This record gives sequence, C-alpha cells and structure tokens, in this order.
Amino acid sequence: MIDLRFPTALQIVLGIQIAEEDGVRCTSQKLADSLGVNASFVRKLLVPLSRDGIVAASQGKGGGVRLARKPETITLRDIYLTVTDEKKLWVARSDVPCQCVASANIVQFFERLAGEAEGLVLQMLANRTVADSVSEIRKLEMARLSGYVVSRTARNG
Amino acid sequence: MIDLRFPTALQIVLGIQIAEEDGVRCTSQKLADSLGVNASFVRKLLVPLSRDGIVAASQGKGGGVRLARKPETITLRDIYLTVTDEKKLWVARSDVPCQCVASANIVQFFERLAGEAEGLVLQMLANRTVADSVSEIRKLEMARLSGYVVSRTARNG
DNA sequence: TTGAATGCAATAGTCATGGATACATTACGG
DNA sequence: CCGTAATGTATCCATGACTATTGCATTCAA
Repeated sequence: MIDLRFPTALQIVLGIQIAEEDGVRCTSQKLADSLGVNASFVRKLLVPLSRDGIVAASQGKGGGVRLARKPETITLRDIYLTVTDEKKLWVARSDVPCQCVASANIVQFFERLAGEAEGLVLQMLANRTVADSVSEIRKLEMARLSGYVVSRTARNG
Repeated sequence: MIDLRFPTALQIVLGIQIAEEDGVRCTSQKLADSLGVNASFVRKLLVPLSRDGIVAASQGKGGGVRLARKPETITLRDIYLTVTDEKKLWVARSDVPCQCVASANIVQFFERLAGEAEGLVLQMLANRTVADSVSEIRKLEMARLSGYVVSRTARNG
C-alpha cells in the first residue's frame, strides 16, 4: 500500500481553510466526499491533527471541523510530522550481521544520509504555511481560468 | 512492507567497492551473507544495477560482481534512481473527484510539492559518489577504533 | 427529543515488498 | 568433456503497513 496520509491530510487542512474563507461549514463527510474517500478515514487522520492543535472539531448538530490556529502559523512540516508519526523517509536495514568491519559503518553511514535527506525535506516543508499554500492554490485557479479563456479564444480565433 | 531497496542496494555497491579495494572477490552470496538477506534478493537488485551500467557481473566459476565504472563516477543518485524504478518519494491521491474548484488545484499543488522534495533529495544524493562514501566509511571505522581505545583507556585509568 | 455530527473500535481487503526455492545458463579448469 | 561454481530468472508464498468499511457510542444544538 502506498502511503497517502500526508497528501490526504494536506488536502484536508487546506480544504478546511478554503471552506473557512468561503464561509462554508466543513464536516468530515464533506471532506471525505471531496477527496473520494471514506469519512472514517478522514476522521482517523483528524485524530492526530486535533491532538497536535492543528484542527479543532466540534461535536453535535451544527458541528464540524475548523483550524485550531491561524493558517499563517501552521506549516506543512507540522502536518507532515503529525500525520506520519515517527515514520522515517528512509529506514536502514535493522538486522545486518555486522560480521565484517564495513557493515556496521555502512549502516551508520546510511542513517546519517537518511537523516540529512529528511532534514532537507522537513526544512522545505517548514518554509511553507497553510496560508501560503492556499494563496498559491488560488493563483493556480486564476491561471487555470485564464488558460481556459486563452485556449478557447485560440480555438475560436 | 518497508521499502529497503535503496539501503540494500547502497550497501551492495559500497560493499563491492570495499571488497575490490581489499582485493577480495565479491559474489552475490557473500553480499547476501554480509547483509543478512537472501542471495536471490541481492541478485534481484543486481538486475537494474547491471542494466544501468553500475555493476557488472561475470558468470561461471570464478565469476562475481564488480563495479562497471570508476567509483568516482557513480553517484548515490544513480543508485537510488536505478533501484527504486519510477517510484516517487510521495504520491498524490489519484482518484479525487475534483468536483469543487479547489480539489484539482490542490492535487496539482501537491504534485509540485512532491516534485520539489524529490528534487532536493536527488540533488543531495547527486553530490555524493561511491568513492566519497567509501572514504567516509573508512573514516567512521577509524573513529570507531579510536573511540574504543579511548573508552578502554578511560575505564582502565 | 431528535437529528446531525464527531469519536472510536474492530475487522476485512489490498498490494507492494521481501523471502525462499528451484532450475536453467554460463564459464572456468581439470 | 565434465564437474563445479557462479549468475540469471521465474514462481510462489509470507508479511505487514496502509486503506476501506461498518457499526455504534457520544455529544450537542435546534
């Protein structure tokens, strides 16, 4: 199984913020529909997001999900770490016999390498907030709309 | 299942070079033993490595595996790409309904993000050659040895 | 009180990956 | 030539992380 937790969680959080800006109440069912997944899966991802203070859910009729903090203060790194839960980007073999001199050192070497890779990725994610991302998505929307107009004009002209 | 192909392939390639430097003939069985894995798995990984001109295997009695190029010309990026075979670091959900305006753009946004992350990691891997890595492992070995001496001295003194 | 929502547990399904085995092929060396 | 030792390759099974589904308890506003 391919791990879809990060992309899904990201879509959830961004969707919550977009709904907020559009003045629409957001429920796990609506999120699930927009993602094409089960509402239970959405709620499963909401557990760690809620625990870490990224989203806040209110129960009962008229309830729903909203961001627990300002979107400017939530980075994609927060979401990633919350949802993937200790899972490393790469993991070294754990059961190498280490009979020859090299084996043990190769393992250590790889762990350093994996740590460096993960650090790079996390830093990249830390530089992007939910607010940034949503505004970037809005820009994509604009570009898409104008792209449609252009191509239609081109086709008609 | 955790994907261990890259760490395993890396240990294979580095092990081949280390054996070469030490004047030892390297076979898939020896590699498998030193990794604690099945020889079949080693050979499975050797297929793409051989196809892409990273290692070269000679059949028959007295045969074995060696590097197909100078270790200075093989980067860890080469090994990674060869072995993981089109598998992305992150993959977006493929089946989002895209009914609302945001969905399609979020997917595109995530694909860009994933591409950027993968680019960072690949660039980091491209900056390290097999020769670099082996010499770094040699240094780790030195450090480990001197570390042992220090701790033994400390315990005795 | 009722309906709409989250919270949560249990269970089954999926599927990429690793492990194991067998056997064909190749090539060296006597 | 023939035996040995190695790669090349195919097949099948085991494993385990992740997804999907269902059901039900809980909460809370109207």
